[in-house]
Amino acid sequence: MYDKKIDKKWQDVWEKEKCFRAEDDFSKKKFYSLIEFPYPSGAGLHVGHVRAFMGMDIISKMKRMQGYNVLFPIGFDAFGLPAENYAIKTGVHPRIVTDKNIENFTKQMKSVGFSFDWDRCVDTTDPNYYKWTQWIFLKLFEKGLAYKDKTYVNYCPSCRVILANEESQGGVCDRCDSQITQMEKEVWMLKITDYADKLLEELENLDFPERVKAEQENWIGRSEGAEIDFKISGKEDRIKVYTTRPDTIYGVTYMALAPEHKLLDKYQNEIENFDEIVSYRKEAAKKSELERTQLSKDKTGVIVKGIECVNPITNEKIPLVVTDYVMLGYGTGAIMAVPAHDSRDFEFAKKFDLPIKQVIKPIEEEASLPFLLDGTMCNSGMLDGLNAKDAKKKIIDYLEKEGIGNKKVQYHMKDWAFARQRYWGEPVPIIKCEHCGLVPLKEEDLPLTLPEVENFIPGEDGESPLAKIDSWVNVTCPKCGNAARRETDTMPQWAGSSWYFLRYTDPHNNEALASRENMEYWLPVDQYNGGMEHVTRHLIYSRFWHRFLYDIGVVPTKEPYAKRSTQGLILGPDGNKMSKSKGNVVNPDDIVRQYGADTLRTYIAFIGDYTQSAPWSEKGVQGSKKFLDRVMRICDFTENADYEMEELVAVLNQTIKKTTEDYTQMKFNTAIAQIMTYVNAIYKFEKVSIKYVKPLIQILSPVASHVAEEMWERLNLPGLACKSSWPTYDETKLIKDTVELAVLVNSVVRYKINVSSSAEEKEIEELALNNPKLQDYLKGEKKVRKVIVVKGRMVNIVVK
RNA sequence: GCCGAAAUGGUGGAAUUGGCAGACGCGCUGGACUCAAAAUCCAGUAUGGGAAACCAUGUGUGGGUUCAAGUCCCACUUUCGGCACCA
Repeated sequence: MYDKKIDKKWQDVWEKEKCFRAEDDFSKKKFYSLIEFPYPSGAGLHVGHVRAFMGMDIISKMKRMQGYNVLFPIGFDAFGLPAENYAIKTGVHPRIVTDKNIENFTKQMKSVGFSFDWDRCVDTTDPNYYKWTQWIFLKLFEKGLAYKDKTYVNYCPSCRVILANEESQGGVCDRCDSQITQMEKEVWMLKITDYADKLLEELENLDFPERVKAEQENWIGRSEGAEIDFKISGKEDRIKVYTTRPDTIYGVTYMALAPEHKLLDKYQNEIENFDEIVSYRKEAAKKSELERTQLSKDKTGVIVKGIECVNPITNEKIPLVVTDYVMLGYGTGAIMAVPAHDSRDFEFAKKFDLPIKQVIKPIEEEASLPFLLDGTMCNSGMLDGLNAKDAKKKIIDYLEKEGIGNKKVQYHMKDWAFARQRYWGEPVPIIKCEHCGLVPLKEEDLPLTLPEVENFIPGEDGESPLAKIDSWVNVTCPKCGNAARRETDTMPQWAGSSWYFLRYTDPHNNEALASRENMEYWLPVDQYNGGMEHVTRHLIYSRFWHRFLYDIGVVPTKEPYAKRSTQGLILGPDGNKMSKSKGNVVNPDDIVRQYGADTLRTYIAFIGDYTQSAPWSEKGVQGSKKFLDRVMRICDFTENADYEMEELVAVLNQTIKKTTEDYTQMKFNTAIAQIMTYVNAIYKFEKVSIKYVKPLIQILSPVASHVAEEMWERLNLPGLACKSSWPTYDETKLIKDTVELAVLVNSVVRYKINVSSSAEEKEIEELALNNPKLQDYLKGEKKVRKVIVVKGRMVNIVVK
């Protein structure tokens, strides 16, 4: 029987023996396993965490037994809103809450038996850690990649905080699900768009799942097109538009501006219906992002009176309109509208009775379809007769030659709004001086630590609680010595997690974020496992920071992670996503307490395809317990004597092979199924030689680690199972001497034959054909027409 | 609308990448042990027909390629993720 009491016993032994410590011994072959470090929430460890960590835990444990120097670190991503919101409610300092939660998480993770190297534990809220987060920020600032800009930002009125694009997907706040609004504010931005191409290019060379790559590509959203200047009739000003289809320029029948477009204000005296535009603006601003982008299929807008635009190619005069289907935040906030070949422009033109001019016709003379995107250019002057692709090239050349436009690459991804108006985050190490502008702190003055505060409530207009602490805010300018103020915004939670994997390589270094030698040895991360939900945030942010650090010579590799894997969700027993409100949350503590850590571990590994979601099943948990009991009971009939057991040879070798391969590929469910098959095979005997039990314990030990150690000890095997060498298999002993082959007649299984596993095709064919049962299928005129032999699999006899 | 993943017994899920569909687990049925129960061990369990040998059908739907299709091709349906007036 597997008694859960053995859990603690072996956890203590592993800790005492330092079994899981990574050594900075550069002569050894290394393996760097990484999991996404948790946010230490008050809710504690979730079964989802267990599944996420189990994957790399199993691989790490196997790799150690295979002789690798494994770095499998753990830490806490501990800055963030929940602790702060709790502080606002209760007045308890986030530091105290965070420490308490970290302690609880630590206890929980240890109780599951993860093989983390606790000596390298990091905490993003530790000044010795965030010193280096601030240091990286200063480097970004120095290179012009951190800048302050007045733009429209996503604002959550409920959290009173500005959010990055990545945190406000779908127009709702990531944290509280409130509708976000657009607010014009001066905030810190990181120029991630400068790295869009680099992030995109390197993606090809990485071992990431296809869907992860696809989502990142999608998010970066690169498009190639042109910027074109349209004249305003009788004025010097030009309206710059971005289009991916400059080839359709002859089809432009109007221009459209985003409601917030600044040019409208400049010409307000000339615009006859400016009051109409003002009220339209108000209406547009009232709409939430959701309403504006998702609900309103109906086009709205105002046709500007008093101003006309000119198509720079045809010199035709065309009307100017204001409409909210044009976004200020993308491209130039202005478009050239081609209703014949764009569905949105078409809808607007229909509604406002604007002309529609076809410039592409189908290659074959069929009925022309609306919004034709490829075909032969027509009504297009110099482009007539060309296909769309050539036309695009030709018109861009022409625009560039004439100085009215240029080729342009545009990204969907926007710069990263890098500021939160909160207390519990890394202070931005910048001083705002009236004379000198934004002055960075000197490196030796880092870390800039958080001051003590009593009131954590943020200000009304998105101002950080730090702004109220005069003693901290008021400083002298390091450059000119005059009175100046500190930046009071803090960094977003994504800051600390953007480089933590570097710190793990050298977590106690006071001179640098990590030493060059340690990074050169440990990087890149060999495998990084995490959730799909971080693909467009953390995974992009950290790749960006890492690449930046590479470009300035701080880190030795272009990319941080050689391989990325993802785990599926564990759903509640009802098949729904686990949530407090649904009351279907399973707490890993309860399972560990009731059934033991290895039952939880084995069940989670066995639950299904690692990358797919799977529902929780209490019965399944009990099944895993039953299996572990059955495994342990093998000790009762194991004999401490080496002898051969012919019946077990093939299945043992297959099992070693399959588990080794399956663990590596994270196919834990099939690995365990194979181990079960082997255990069932052992149970066919009344006695079993230790020779056939020892490798079973070893291959089981990455999953049921406590059970493995207990059996190892009980069978008097030397040392510890986790420190033994991974078993190898004999390629020649994978199959039995004789195998049963299915014989198919016209592709239907009819009978079986036993053949020697070394038999040649000819021999197999003869055996199959000589079997008397074949005669049943050769009645009448029927004859054997063809025989297909697949060695080791089957024989198919075609009869007609 | 665009991109991606998926659909297999009562159930969770396997299937060496085109080669005996349903491994392994759960559940269920029967047997052994027991005064009895639990636990354990052994056997059976896709569906229909049949006493059985066996026969037929069967991997969301409809076509196709092939000696052979869950797997490949074409056209759909449904579900789940991601993006979305992106010009």
